[in-house]
Amino acid sequence: MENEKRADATCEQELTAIRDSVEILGGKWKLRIMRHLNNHISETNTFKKIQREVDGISAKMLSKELQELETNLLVTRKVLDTRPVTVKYAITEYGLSVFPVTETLVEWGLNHRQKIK
Amino acid sequence: MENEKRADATCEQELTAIRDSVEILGGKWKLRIMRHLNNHISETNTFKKIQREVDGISAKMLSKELQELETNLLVTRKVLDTRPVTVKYAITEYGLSVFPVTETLVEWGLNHRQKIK
DNA sequence: ATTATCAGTTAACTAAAGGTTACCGGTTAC
DNA sequence: GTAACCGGTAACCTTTAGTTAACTGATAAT
Repeated sequence: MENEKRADATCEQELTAIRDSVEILGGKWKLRIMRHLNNHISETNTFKKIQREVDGISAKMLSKELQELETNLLVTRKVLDTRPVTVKYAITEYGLSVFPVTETLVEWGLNHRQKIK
Repeated sequence: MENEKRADATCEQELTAIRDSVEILGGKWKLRIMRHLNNHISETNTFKKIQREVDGISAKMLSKELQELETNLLVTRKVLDTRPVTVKYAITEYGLSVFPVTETLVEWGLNHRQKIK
């Protein structure tokens, strides 16, 4: 009975945590952007460069998604002193913490393809 | 150069895997339902019982989500010989494989709350 | 002057996810 | 026969996510 109460309480917290995670990392573009930044971590990733290389994303979506990633401390935005002005985006140390998460999603997804077909 | 090609290839597969996972487990209700079935795994979880206990879900959504979980082999559906007819839903052995995934989402989400506030 | 580049923004739209209400067929209790 | 319970379904509506296309302001090259 006590166990059940605690289980229900943590269950709620857990559902909230899952909702948070999906809200912050979900959608069509967020993880694509994060993975791209990570794969090109040694380069200077400007807005236009990211837009060219992340397949099919529009300026509007890229702008919006980068802003959200920034407010969640997953990427940094730095205006460079170039002409014309360029802006450099980079994954943060903390941003690297999403990759263990995506790794399990990748593994489950790959395994599920096998299972279903 | 060859490394880069392989990295890009697996990157695509990985993005597909992530898309699959999010498609199958994502949305407002799927993981809530899975966790509920798992938390009440020793009980007979009928449609109405689940609807009463999964907070706020409508018959339409519950029906739709359970169908999708069933086609993905994550839950089973069994019509019981009662009057009126009841239908019992249960998580499958394979369905248990989602919990390592949700676990990382939970942990990341909980940690992120700490980080942000 | 015109054109081009960069980093966006704005507005108008379409598509997808989810919610609401009413209802169906079958069965049983009153 | 009528009301209630179960497991849904159908039609309609709202909200959210994502797309498209045109535009801005600053700078620089032709």
